[in-house]
Amino acid sequence: MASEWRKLPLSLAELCIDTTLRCGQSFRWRKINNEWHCVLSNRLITLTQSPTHLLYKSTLPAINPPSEESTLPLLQSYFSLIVPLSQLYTQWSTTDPNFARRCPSFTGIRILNQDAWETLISFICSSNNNISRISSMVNNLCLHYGPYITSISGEPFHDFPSPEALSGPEVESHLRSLGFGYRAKYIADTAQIISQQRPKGWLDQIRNPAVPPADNPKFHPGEKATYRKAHEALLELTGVGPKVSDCVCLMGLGWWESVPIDTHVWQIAQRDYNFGGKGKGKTFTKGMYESVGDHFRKIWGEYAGWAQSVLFTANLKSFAEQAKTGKKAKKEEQQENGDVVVETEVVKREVVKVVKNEELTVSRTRKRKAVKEEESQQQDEDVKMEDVMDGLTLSSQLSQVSTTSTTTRRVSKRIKARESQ
DNA sequence: TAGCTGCCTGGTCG
DNA sequence: ACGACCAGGCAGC
Repeated sequence: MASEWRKLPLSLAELCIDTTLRCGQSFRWRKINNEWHCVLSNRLITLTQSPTHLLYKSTLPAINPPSEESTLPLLQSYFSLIVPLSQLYTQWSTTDPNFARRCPSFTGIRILNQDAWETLISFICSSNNNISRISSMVNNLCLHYGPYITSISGEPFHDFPSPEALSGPEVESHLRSLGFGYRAKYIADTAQIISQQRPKGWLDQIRNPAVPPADNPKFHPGEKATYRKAHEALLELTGVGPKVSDCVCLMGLGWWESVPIDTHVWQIAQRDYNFGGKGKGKTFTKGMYESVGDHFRKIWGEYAGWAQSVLFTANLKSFAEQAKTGKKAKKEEQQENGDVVVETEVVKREVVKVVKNEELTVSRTRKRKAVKEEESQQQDEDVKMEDVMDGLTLSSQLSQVSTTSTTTRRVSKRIKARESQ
C-alpha cells in the first residue's frame, strides 16, 4: 500500500532529480507520468519535484516491510543532502573557468550514495555499452534474480538481487542468453567472489567511514580505510578495471575524490584542460589514468568526483540541447513529458525483445563469428578506412583514436607513423 | 610493463 | 539493405 505524499523543502539548485537520475549513475530509476520510481532498500520509492520541494512517497512490500519512518533518512542519505551543493558549484566556478562556463545549464547534479554491491554490478555491465542498454540489463537482473516488491499499473518492481542470488551455477549461461555478452562471466565470477571469498559486509569495510550506507547509518567502518586502498581492492574482482573501480568508489562507497576517467572525460581533459600534449593518441595507460585523476583532484579538491559528474553530464549526447543555452529551459519543460515517456517505452521494449529473442541473438553471434573467421585479409578494409581517415581533421582523428574500435586504432596508428616520417 | 587485441550486443549513420 | 563504427572498458597476452 502506498503512503501519502510527504514534502521535503529543497531547491532545484540543491537537487535536480531530472538530471541526477538520468545522467548514468543509477540505471534503475524509471519516469512514468512525471513521477520517478525505483526500489531502494526493500520499498518502492516515488519522487516528484517542485521548485521548492522534493515530494516523496513509499510503497511497502507485503512481506517484511520496512517502517515508513525510515524512508526520509534513507532519501537524505541516498542523495547526500548534507553536502551543500550550490556552495560547491560556487567554489569550483571560482577556481575553474571551464567549470564556470559549463555549469549554468547543469545545476543540481548530485552524486548518489548508492548500494555498493548494486553499483559494482551495474558498472561491470557498463563496459562498451550505452545507458539504455545498461538500464535494460540491470532491469533484467532484478526481474530474474531480485525480490519482488510491488507493481504499478501491472508493471512489476523488484529490488536488486543479492550476491548470493547471483552465485548459482547457471547464472553465467543464463545471463548470456539474456544478452549480457562477455559481461555474464564477470558478473557471475564477481558474485561468487563476494559471496564466498570475502567476509560478510566486505564492501562496507572499504567504504569512506564518513559516508555510511544509505540504509545503514550505524554501520561499523573498516579500520584505516582509504580511497586508494578501496580502489585497489576492487581491481582484484573480475571485470573491474580502473574506471569501473572509480565509479564504485564514487557512487557506491562515498569516496568523493574519486574521478572516473572514461573515454568522454579523457576527451574533456584533452579539449578543455590541455591535457596529454605528448601522449595524445596513445592508448590510455594506467599511469595516464592516474595523472588525469590527480590533475582534477588538484583543481576541484576533495569533492572532485562531484565536479566531474557535472562536466560529464554536460558532455553527454542526451543532454546536448540543455548544454546549448539555459534559456531554452521552458521549451524543454513542455517537451519533457513526451520525451521521457518515449524513453521509458524504449527501455521496456528492449527488455521484451531481449527476453523473447534468446535464440535469435545466439545464432546471430555464431554467424558473426563464422564471418570473422573467413575474413583473414583484414588489410583490404584497413586501406579503405585509411582513405576515409585522410579526409578527417586532426582533432576528429584524435577523438576517433580514443574509441575502442580496433580497426580505427590500427589505421590511426599507421597515419601517425606516416606523419612522423 | 606497455601495448595490442578480442569481446557480446543494439543502435546509428552513410 | 548492409557494413562500419560507436556506446561511460576490461582481461589476457
